[in-house]
Amino acid sequence: MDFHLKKRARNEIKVEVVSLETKYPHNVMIYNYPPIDDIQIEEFEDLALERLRLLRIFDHAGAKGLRLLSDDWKEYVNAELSREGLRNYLRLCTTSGANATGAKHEADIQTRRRDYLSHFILRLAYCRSEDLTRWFIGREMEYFKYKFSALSGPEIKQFLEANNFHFQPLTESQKDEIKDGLYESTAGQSVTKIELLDFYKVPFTQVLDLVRGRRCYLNAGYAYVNTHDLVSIVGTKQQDEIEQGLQAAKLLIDDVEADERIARMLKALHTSYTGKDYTVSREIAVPIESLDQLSKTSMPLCMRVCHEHIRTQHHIKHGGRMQYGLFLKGIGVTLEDSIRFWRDEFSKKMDVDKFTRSYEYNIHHNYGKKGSMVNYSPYSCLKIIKEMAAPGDCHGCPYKALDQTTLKSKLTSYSLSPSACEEIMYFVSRGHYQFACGKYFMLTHNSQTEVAINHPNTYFEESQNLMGNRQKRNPSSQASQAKSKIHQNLIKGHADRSMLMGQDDDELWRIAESQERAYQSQKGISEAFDDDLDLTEIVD
RNA sequence: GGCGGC
DNA sequence: GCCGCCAACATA
Ligand code: SF4
Repeated sequence: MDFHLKKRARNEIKVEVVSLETKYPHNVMIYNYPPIDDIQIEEFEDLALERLRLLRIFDHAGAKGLRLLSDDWKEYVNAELSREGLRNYLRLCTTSGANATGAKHEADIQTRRRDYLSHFILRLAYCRSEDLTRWFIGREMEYFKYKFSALSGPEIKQFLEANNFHFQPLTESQKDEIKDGLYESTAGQSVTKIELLDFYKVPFTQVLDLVRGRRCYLNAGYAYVNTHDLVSIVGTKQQDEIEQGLQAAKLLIDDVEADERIARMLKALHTSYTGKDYTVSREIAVPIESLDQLSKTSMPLCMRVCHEHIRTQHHIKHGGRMQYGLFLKGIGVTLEDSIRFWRDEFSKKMDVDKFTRSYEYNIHHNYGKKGSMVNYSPYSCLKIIKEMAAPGDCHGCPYKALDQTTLKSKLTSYSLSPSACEEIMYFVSRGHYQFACGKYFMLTHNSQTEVAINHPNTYFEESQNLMGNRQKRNPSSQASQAKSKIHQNLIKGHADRSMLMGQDDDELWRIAESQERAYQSQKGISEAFDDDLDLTEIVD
């Protein structure tokens, strides 16, 4: 795997198609020879992301429970491929027989090249941990099988020759000679199907699994397998190749990462989720000690309710754990803090290792540290509102889930004036929950400007901005210093002079007011949360 | 909470 | 009973 990376732009960008055709002779290729192309760093990165988008599609298809290569599966995958702008790969997967024998379109050859290179690039990113390689191999094999399954008879033949598989399809007369054997011993195919299928004569040692399962006809040391079984033979070859490649890549990784840019890219790759990514908050880590504060000043009602529920009940049902847990991640609570937070609360009602056993994995998973390593974004309002309130415990969006009288009393208990309540209830009664939420925001921040809420984390950030924790695009060293200072003051519940430097007047007002309110509301917190705990049976 | 494995 | 794995998706 030696890529020669050239930062210098090349004059002859366009490589000759003729040579490419011979280099990448087939839509489906065994990834056995590491490419020795010169490649620019931009393309390197581009290819990496492209491959990632490709493999994620197979990932999602599997996750939806669609059976590999079933019609539903294909329909989904094809749709996603074109939606993701990967139509060229779609062609590799579906273009077969009919037009394959004639002249190839140049674009297809280029795609083969991208296919080949991008695979090897991703090896570098996915060789570094068990979890990653397992995922990578799984998706690659699904992709491979899809491509292979689309091949026509002649193409399969061509593929086998190109890759030194010495199998040939039986001629009609050969097939005729052993047709009784085939009918009798070929698993999973009807007689009429067998008439149509191509069969291959292979040394039985290559298909021991089929032989052992008595799934194919066996004669004189040769097994006779149909096209479908061929996928598994060829596939294991491909898989071996990839597995070995990953091992090899692991050894070469330091070499490749000598370039700082490459190193950073490769390490970040599996986290750099394609499309928009709001999964990692840009903020300075939010300490869990400040959550009580924040729940009162900056969290939307749905999250505030969750938080208080957890603090008083020391437990919350699954839906709430997802909703609030992801939200916390979104506002900048670190994984470690998050675990600490849940553990501290939950362990008041259950022993600690019971907690560890049943909840810790999920928290890791939500942070993208387990399994497929997907870093999930926090729930949006739509999602939360759609979720119907579970009878037992958590609530989705309080404006929707709570009935009007309990909602109103909840609001007044949060010290909102009766008239303020009415303003909110107006929207609630019309089913405009997000407007109600926006109204709540205005009232609690005494802001004049209308705000449309469609994501709890937006609500939070909006609130933080208004309170003086404004984030800078480029966190210069002094800006972030100022911010962390504000941060600490927020924890203590009041502002000091230095944090107000450089703000204009009405911002000062707003800050002063909201800080004051935060301070006031904090005073009640300790006794409010200090309840006598009742040990009711925990049911998730 | 669902699915899956022993 | 133990365990692993999943879900999501706003924003300027
Ligand atoms: S509107 Fe959105 S943010 Fe506001 S409470 Fe409902 S779900 Fe939470």
